[in-house]
Amino acid sequence: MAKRHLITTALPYANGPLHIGHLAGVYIPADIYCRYMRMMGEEVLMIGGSDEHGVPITIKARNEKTTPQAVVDKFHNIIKDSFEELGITFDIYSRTSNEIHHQTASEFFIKLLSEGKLIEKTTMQFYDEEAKQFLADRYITGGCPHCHNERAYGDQCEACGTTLNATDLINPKSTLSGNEPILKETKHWYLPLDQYEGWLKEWILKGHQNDWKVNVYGQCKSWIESGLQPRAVTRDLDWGVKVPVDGAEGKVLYVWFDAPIGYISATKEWCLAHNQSYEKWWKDEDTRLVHFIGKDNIVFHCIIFPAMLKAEGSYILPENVPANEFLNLENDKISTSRNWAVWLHEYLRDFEGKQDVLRYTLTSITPETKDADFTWNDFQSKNNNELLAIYGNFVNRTVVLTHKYFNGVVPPIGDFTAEEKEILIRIAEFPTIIGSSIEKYRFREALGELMNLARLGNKYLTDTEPWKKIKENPEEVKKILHISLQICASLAVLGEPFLPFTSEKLRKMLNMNSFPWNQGGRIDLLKAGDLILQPEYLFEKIEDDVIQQQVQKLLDAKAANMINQVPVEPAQEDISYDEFAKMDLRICTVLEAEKVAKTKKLMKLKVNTGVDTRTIISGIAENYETEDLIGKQVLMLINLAPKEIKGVLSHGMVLLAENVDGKLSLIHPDKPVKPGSSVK
RNA sequence: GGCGGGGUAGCUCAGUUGGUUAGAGCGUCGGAUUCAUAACCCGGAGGUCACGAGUUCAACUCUCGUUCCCGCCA
Repeated sequence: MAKRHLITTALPYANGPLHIGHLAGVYIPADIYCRYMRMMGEEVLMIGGSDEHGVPITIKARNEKTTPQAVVDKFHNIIKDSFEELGITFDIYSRTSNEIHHQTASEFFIKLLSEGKLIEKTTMQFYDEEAKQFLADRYITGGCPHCHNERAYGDQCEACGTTLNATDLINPKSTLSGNEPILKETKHWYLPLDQYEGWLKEWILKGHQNDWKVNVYGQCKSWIESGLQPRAVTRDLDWGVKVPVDGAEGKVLYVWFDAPIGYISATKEWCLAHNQSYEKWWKDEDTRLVHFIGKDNIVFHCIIFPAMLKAEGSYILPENVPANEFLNLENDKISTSRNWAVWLHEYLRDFEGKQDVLRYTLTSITPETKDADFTWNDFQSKNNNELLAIYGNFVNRTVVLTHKYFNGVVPPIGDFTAEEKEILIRIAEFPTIIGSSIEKYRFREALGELMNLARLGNKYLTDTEPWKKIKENPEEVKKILHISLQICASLAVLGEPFLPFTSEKLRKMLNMNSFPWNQGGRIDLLKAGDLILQPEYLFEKIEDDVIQQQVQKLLDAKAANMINQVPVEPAQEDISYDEFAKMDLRICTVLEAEKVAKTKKLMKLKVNTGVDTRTIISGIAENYETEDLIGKQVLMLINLAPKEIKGVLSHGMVLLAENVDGKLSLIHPDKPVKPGSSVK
């Protein structure tokens, strides 16, 4: 094995909080891997951080009338705190808006530039003359040339899904000023990826054919073989790492260029705090670099970033990039903008102290080879039928029996029978079995093996039946519980990477120390005569109503989305002021209200219009109760011709806003006015 | 549209270089048991391995076509 392991995790984009998809694909696997490596006594550095540059953050800031820095500050903190609470053991969780990152990225760029590793190109880009800036594709809207949707973006039409060039749009408009942008020359620097083709073929296609995952290898192969193009490393934007060159005002490093350098800057930051040299981690062949990422990031981490590192010349390259597929939620793609997600910070609030339940569930469905699906029912059943029923129950029955028969003292061990020796041998194999799965990045399998250890324990207890033997053969019961307790101790050791909170609880209950990985599976983790604490449940049952609440939350999100998607009715033809003035709009006070018998919708109201008191019929009974109405000021059209409805002469009409879901809302003046006040 | 990955029991997933009755966990059904949060333990049922064709003595596994899902790129 290498001397040390540098483990990086994809930098979450700081335009939203973390959700279970991020966790299942990247952070939980990486955390298991790093915790395991540390327990193996390896030197490990786990790197994380927020990716805070790029156009979407500037758009979000603009939409929310705040600054990009405020946006990233908010999400960086949410993300960082929720990672910590979930027990993701980053050695450092940094951010790309840090000074040290700007400096590192600038130096990287300058080195490439000064060594002639970048090429300059001048192209035509859209420019907003009023806002005095070049426009990112997302800042341009116009007609889609394919489906003629009027509101396509410069990079994509969301109506038909086609990817576009901003120059394809019909009647392009800047979203900044609303004006038509002009085409203007701009100069940028490019990384000539085509020059690295031969090297990439050698390094990946020949060198990593057998040790990289098929999805990763296949993706790289298709990229390399289809021919690589120079790629712009800078762009016109005012948010990001400034291009450190004279005459490059208003230009920053492209976010894909600066973000992976974030791994390096974060390492530097950690090294400064720990008095180490970062070269040891990034420039020494004895370091293994592994990138944990999702499948959308494969080419960046396997081709582009390595090409950058190669161009720079002094860095090591990733040994492996175990990219995972994606996680769906209740059969639907997770989406930040559609609010279709289980947000980590909300989970931690709704399920306090249940970090390991989420860690367990997500590990058991890690999307290693294909997209996986998270459902709340599954979550409940994994907690109730696996964690609790198998793991928790085994520990509980062992600890309960130890207290019942031996007052909580670890009983002495006697001579082993042949069967017992066999069991002990099997237990001793678990560190290797689980460990080799982890080393192969097969986390589901590894977790399954951990549960097999608990299953073995349950079976052992059931087979040996200490509760029957306690009367006639207490000596044997001592031995049985001794072995069962040692299995519990092994569970605490070997469960640590997966279920760190549970392991800690269990260690306390068993009154035991932490042990390195390879000591798990030993039969002397607890000493005869040691006292263990009272049994405590490691997991508690999750009831249906709790799950139902979470499901309802998602259904609500879906309903809210539907409403947002319904298009607003187009505007009607213009009318003259005279036509408008014919409508006598007034604020009136409701004096009395009663439901009209034999109807669902109708309500009979007596209102003070200022000019008179009159009766009207209104179709609001499904939305308002009589007591909601009495005494309220409402907007009315009082010169609508009278009409008889259900035998009542209704003169006038209460005006209501109708939501797309059909719900009606009364319109009130925002401060009280005299009844009969006109509305113009 | 091009490329990559994937479509295997009700659910979540394994299936190594093609080889006898296609596996696991959960669920379900039956049994046994009571130390345990009705949990544990034993056993059964359940799959034309997306669809169609081909290569082969033999295909979930190889080839071609179709279809659906995801990603990357245009």
